[in-house]
Amino acid sequence: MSVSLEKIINQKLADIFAELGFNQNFAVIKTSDRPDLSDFQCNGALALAKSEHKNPREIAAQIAAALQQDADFSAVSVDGPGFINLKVNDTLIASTIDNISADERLGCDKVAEPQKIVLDSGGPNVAKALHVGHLRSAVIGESIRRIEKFVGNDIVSDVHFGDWGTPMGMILAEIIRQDGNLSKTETYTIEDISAFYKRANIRCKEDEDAKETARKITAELQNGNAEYRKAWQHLRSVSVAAVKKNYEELAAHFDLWLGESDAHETCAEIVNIAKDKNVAELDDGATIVRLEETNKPKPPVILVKSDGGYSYQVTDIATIKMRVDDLHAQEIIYVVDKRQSLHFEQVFEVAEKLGIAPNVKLQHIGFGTVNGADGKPFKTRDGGVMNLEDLIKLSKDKVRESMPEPTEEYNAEYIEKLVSQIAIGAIKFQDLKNNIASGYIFELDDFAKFDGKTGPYIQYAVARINSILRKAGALKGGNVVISNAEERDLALKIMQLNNIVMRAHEAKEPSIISDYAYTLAQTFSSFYNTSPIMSAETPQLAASRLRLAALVRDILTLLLNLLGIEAPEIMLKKA
RNA sequence: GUGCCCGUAGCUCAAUUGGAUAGAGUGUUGGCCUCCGACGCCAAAGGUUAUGGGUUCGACCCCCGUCGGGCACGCCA
Repeated sequence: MSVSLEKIINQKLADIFAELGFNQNFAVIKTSDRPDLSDFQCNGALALAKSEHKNPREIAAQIAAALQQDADFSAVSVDGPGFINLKVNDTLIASTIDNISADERLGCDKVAEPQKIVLDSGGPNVAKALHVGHLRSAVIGESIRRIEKFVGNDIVSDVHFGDWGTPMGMILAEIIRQDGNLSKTETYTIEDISAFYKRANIRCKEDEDAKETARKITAELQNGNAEYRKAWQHLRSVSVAAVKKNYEELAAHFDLWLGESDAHETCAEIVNIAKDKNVAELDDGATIVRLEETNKPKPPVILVKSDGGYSYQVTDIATIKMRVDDLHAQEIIYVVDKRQSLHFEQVFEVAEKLGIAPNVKLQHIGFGTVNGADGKPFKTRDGGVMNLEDLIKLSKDKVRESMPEPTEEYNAEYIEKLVSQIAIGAIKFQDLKNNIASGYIFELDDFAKFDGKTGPYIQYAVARINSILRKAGALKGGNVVISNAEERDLALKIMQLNNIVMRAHEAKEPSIISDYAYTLAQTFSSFYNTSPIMSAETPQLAASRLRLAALVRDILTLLLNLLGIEAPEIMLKKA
């Protein structure tokens, strides 16, 4: 038997609908929009009105009449145009909570048919420090990875390193310009390489010849020039090491550290397939694929540039083929800036034309940009982009200010660990509380406060429950009883967990999780404020409330984990 | 020029995909620490959902127009 009350009620409804001859697709409840009237509502009668050619209230009344026979409901009513409102018996609520509490997955389902998913997030580049733009991709990607894993899918994340484009030639050209050759390359650090790249970037913007040289070197590198390859190998490994450090701090995990360069061989295959299938043509010296322009103009996809180098489009197409052939992907998810949406439309369409990913679900989860106060992509005061590392440091500094002096019990190391957990939690929650698709205004000041709808608020709720549980000592949680409105509200809120996780999974939308985590913590705080736990009227009530508190703690910890945020055991604050 | 996205409380964002009285945070005002952690709780004020029409039992959501904003449009990735 399922631990989900929602499913139990849906089954009851389905039986009634079947008996009355109604379409069972509409036999579903949802959390009530009117908590003053009901716990759950069913809108099925309204949806049925059209096909049944009947007054929705009449249909609702028939269904309600059957529901009223069921002792599990304390109240059934038809309101408004035909809403069926249900109130559930307190004893049923209490036993449901006991079941959830006893379940190791806290009542959460797994998907019926697990899929092999490849997740493409990250997207860092050689020689470029991670900046705020990389934050969203890493943070959202990590959360989606954890959610999919939790619901039972087999998900593999790939950082998809940008290591094969013209910037490679630009850096090599710049090194040659300074040193005369590439002999010193292997002594260069990540800082040196970034500096070379910055100079090269400026030069290539101003000087068409420099750009041409860079393109030539890139093409030769791609075609196997041994000297270039050797130097490039160093640039890549140094960059990977630097970026790994950043991602580790954010707790963003990647199973694979492949890059564009790994798709090089397959690019040639793609070009051949395109030629075989007669979808490629030569245009201005470039090999391109034209796309159907049904309702909107679509630029062609360039496979091979006129200089002989592969475009990033063919690289992405080849990468799809590899992920399907080698990793057996059934689904590929790209967590990439939404400004790339046309690119992915094109790439997916070519993949379809070439038949390299049959029955594979390809989807681009495009996220909005992190913006400054002016609504444009976030820049530092001097006009540059803000480094991720600097951002993390700023947040940590703010948190550290609020910490007490180290003591014997909590030494400096302990406090620093806490600072990191809270600062990273604040940054990540700030990002994940917004819908993926919408950008958000980034306020540095938001890191000065940890009140309201923030990561630390939820961390605090967890720490406070931990504190209660420590004080409870030998006292153990016991069967849940509902004795007041706050307990009832909390119990109903807890029962939404499974639904929330499944919705977040289906929509690939972590903000559904973050929003719920916040309201659950909030509901708990109200409960906490009105319902004493240790000094409850009876031992039974104390045991019940202790179980509720422990369950909320476990759920919040799970939710934070799905968001990629740590839940510290305790929180400290300056006296 | 063409296409895509957006416009909701002073500010930053929601609204379970067409359902009831559009909700949170922040800011403002006022209450609550002798009591399990006040990074907390309770309350008040704040809205013609840019605008004009349409579709239907019912629209922030779907369709058309207008105004305003963002983004993308072949050899950067």
